[in-house]
Amino acid sequence: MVLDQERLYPEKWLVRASTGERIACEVRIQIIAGVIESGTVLSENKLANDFDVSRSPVREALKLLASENLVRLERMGAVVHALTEKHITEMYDVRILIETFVFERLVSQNVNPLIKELSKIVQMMKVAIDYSDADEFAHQDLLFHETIIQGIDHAYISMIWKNLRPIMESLILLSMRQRFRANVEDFSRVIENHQLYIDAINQKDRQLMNQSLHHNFDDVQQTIDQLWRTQQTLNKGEVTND
Amino acid sequence: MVLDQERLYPEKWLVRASTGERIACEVRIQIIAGVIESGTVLSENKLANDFDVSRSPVREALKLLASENLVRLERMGAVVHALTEKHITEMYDVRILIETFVFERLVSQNVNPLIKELSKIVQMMKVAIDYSDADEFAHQDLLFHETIIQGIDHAYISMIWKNLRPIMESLILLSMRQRFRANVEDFSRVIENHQLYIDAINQKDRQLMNQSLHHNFDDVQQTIDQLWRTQQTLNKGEVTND
DNA sequence: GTATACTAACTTGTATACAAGTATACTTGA
DNA sequence: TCAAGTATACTTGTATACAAGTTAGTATAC
Repeated sequence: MVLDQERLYPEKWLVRASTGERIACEVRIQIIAGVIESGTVLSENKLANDFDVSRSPVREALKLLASENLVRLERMGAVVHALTEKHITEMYDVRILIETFVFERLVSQNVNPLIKELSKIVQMMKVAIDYSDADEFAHQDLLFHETIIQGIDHAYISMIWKNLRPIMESLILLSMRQRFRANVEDFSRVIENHQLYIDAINQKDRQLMNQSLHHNFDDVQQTIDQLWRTQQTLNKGEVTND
Repeated sequence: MVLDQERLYPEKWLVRASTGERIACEVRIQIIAGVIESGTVLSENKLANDFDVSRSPVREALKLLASENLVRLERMGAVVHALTEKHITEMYDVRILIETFVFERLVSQNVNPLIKELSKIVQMMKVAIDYSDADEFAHQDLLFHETIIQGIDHAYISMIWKNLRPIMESLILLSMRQRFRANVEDFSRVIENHQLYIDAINQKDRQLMNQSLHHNFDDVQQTIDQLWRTQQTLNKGEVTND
């Protein structure tokens, strides 16, 4: 069931997006938030109706979501595959894998411009905290890791990130929104950890990098767990199956 | 320019494919083979005409190719980005990355069923050599690595493979065809190397794994280089730009 | 009551139509 | 000859139409 009266994805992130991308973003975040339950069968016509568009952009959206493993395109509709904790762990496997790879490459190049860019982003994150802007914080957080990855010029590492990015985005977005409501105080820890990243890259210190990578992972993993529980509690009251 | 009178992609691999996938496969291999030159602008209408279909499946195909970084979708057409040697090196970076990851996981599980499956595939490869079936050999080669990767149950490692697979397929296919024409004798080395893979997994020997991984890489890299030179020489005589 | 066959309402895949925007080439003016 | 403006022929994005196939439900025959 698509709750189109209550959009979860920030409108302002969609300024340059096509109709298909908009739909993909909204359906994606609703799947990840658990609003659309696992096992739900989405049909092109139904989605087209819900979003008041034709099947063409819906089709595009479903293809996108399928490439992200969020739905499986079958003969009669797209079956929703919600993220499990196993999936999230696996996503972070990949993130650690590629960020470690990127770090190894960064070690043998001039990282000064990158460090400067990353510092800027951390400052932005601080401002986002000050103004309690969860969405902006999530955006900067994502941008931070993206900037590191783009720090080396590597087409296929970029490709992996490009595929991971949308899900990460929704995940971080939802998690940050909840965190801003629940426990704002531990954002200092997030900032600290990002600073640790920067230090690791700047000092080209493998151990420090590993440490901050896993730190970050544990941190997010914990939040995700919380998100999961909250979401599931919420949904029990909210979701009325067709 | 699309030479549709001379299809490079094996028809029999397309039995279950949609029109869009067919077009993607054919255009992909023509880009990788250098038949469609880098910088060429492909328009949906033109491709639809060439393949005698409507724009819908062509659109689907172009989206696919864009996700593989083979074309870049711009306002006025899809610009072809041929593979450079750098790209191919980077692809093998990723392959080594994920296959190493997979190996580490395999170490802590029962690999007997996998070993059996891999042995079967190597036998198939031998038969393919005996009957000089380059396409079948390429297919089995690809299947070999795919089987290893599917040996661990990991959604996002699978995702990476799914994204890499089409390009690898074309690359290996072209390279094997040429190799069958030029130097059939060194296929025994390829077989040997695959046997080495199996041994490494079976004995859970990290060093052996690393060795065979890089062996395989060097081997293919070398072939690719040859392919490149041949293809470029060929194209100089063949390609007549509109 | 049960099983089988048929109908009707869905599904996707592909083709076509239409709208909005862009680049190029030609025409017209000086 | 050169410049500027307009017209035309492209491009993509979205909507709609049509065809082929699947599923489910109902009605009918036994």
